[in-house]
Amino acid sequence: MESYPTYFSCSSATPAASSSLSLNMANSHAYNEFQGSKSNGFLGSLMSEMDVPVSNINDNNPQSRNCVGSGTDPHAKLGKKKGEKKVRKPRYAFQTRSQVDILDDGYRWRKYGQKAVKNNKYPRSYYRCTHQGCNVKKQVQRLTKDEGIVVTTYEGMHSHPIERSTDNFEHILSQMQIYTTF
DNA sequence: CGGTTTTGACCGGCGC
DNA sequence: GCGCCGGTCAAAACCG
Repeated sequence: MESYPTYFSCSSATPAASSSLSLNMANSHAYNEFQGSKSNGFLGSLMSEMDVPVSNINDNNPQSRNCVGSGTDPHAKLGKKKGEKKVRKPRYAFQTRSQVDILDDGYRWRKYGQKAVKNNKYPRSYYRCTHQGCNVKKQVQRLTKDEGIVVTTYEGMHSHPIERSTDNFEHILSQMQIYTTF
């Protein structure tokens, strides 16, 4: 019962999934594969690496989109907790070209914090899903190098239908570049 | 009035 | 052991 099996389709704005389009790209098994990867501050490395491809994004490669789910936890296998299974939380970074930091994906978010990043001039905003039982978190950050680029990092999966029409989101998807470290 | 945003402080983990 | 960094919480302010 891992909520909707609807994964993020990186096709061309899947019009058929508009009704059940969810940002649930969390792959429990995928996490295992990424565990052996470098884990030294996912966000930190992510931003750094992202900075490079950004230049490429400048160009228009609508078919160059890559939807990959990554689950890198710098300290997920501490083995200190007894039966805790909430330690694993894959994250997905989205690089979008938008003037606004707030990308309405159809869900309701409540900002719960804001922190400035060292490598970036703009602060990072932390959002949380207002749905009860839905612990989905979202981070939004604007690149200091390209103010037109907004990086949205989703964490967790929604267990709720979208209350807003995804049509808007699809539109954004058309011009959005999805990036992931893996 | 309720919900949400905002800002500062606090905490845990990691590195040195 | 201390310092740094990222992330989260909390109280107050603000908006509809």
